[in-house]
Amino acid sequence: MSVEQGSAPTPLTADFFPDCPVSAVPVLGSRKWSWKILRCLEGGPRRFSELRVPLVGITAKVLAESLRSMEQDGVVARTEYGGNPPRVEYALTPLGRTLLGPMDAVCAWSRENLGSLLAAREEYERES
Amino acid sequence: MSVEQGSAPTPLTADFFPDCPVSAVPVLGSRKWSWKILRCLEGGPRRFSELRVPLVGITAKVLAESLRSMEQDGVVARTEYGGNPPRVEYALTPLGRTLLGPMDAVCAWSRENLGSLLAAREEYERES
DNA sequence: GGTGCCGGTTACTTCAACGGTACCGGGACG
DNA sequence: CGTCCCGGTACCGTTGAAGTAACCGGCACC
Repeated sequence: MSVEQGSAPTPLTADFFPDCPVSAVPVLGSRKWSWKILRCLEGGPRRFSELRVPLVGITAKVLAESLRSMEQDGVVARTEYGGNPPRVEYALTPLGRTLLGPMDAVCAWSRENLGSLLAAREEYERES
Repeated sequence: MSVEQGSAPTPLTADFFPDCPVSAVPVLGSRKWSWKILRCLEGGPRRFSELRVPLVGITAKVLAESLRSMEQDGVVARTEYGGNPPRVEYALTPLGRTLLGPMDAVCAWSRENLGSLLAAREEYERES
């Protein structure tokens, strides 16, 4: 393994198996709307139709699916108050709240670097 | 922290349009392997076949696709050294390096809370 | 009796990512 | 000559998330 130019890079220390814990990240983040939903719940419980307002463009079906999957993952809690018209509230669980910090870090990065990212894409287009 | 029924939670301050900057997060993170690839490049440039070793289970096709898309986003740089057999190296760009910090935060979260997450899913199964 | 509201559901279509297998160019090496 | 190596590409099928549109139960109000 003759790496002629430059010093040898630090060796890889770990393998990344398909079910390594890091895989949970895309599982949580892959849904298009889940991070936005989390943000909407940051300030307190919200009703279904209340969530639809800031989430411009989401459909009832996708919102319901996303909430269901976040409930399944234990980051969101669904509470049904009886009555009519029906009333349902969604809130962050304690586990969900612990996700806000890490999410903030990534969101801040994306705000700061979205420009570079789009520029890189444009340049890539031009080259090809 | 209890939220009395009737008292308004803190108001939502922002709308989340389909093309809001936060949308860049899933764009980057949704690829199953991209975060792992970033980790593999952390220690220095790697060759294509070198990357396949720690990324247990990835196929050449998917690795090539992922690297191409990360190159397009400007977080990875591809360098072709001539010769034969061919030699190609992938490395993080400065932009890619800035992503390591935020990524660490999310990875740490997933390491610490993967258990809770899986437990929540199991309980959800039992309830339904 | 008709309409509206809330919180969804169902059926159908579209699309991107993933996975698997096969194959390739071209020099090096025997 | 044949074979290996590296870094891929082509083709195909599957899956899962997203989008569209229509519909629903049940009470409340007019």
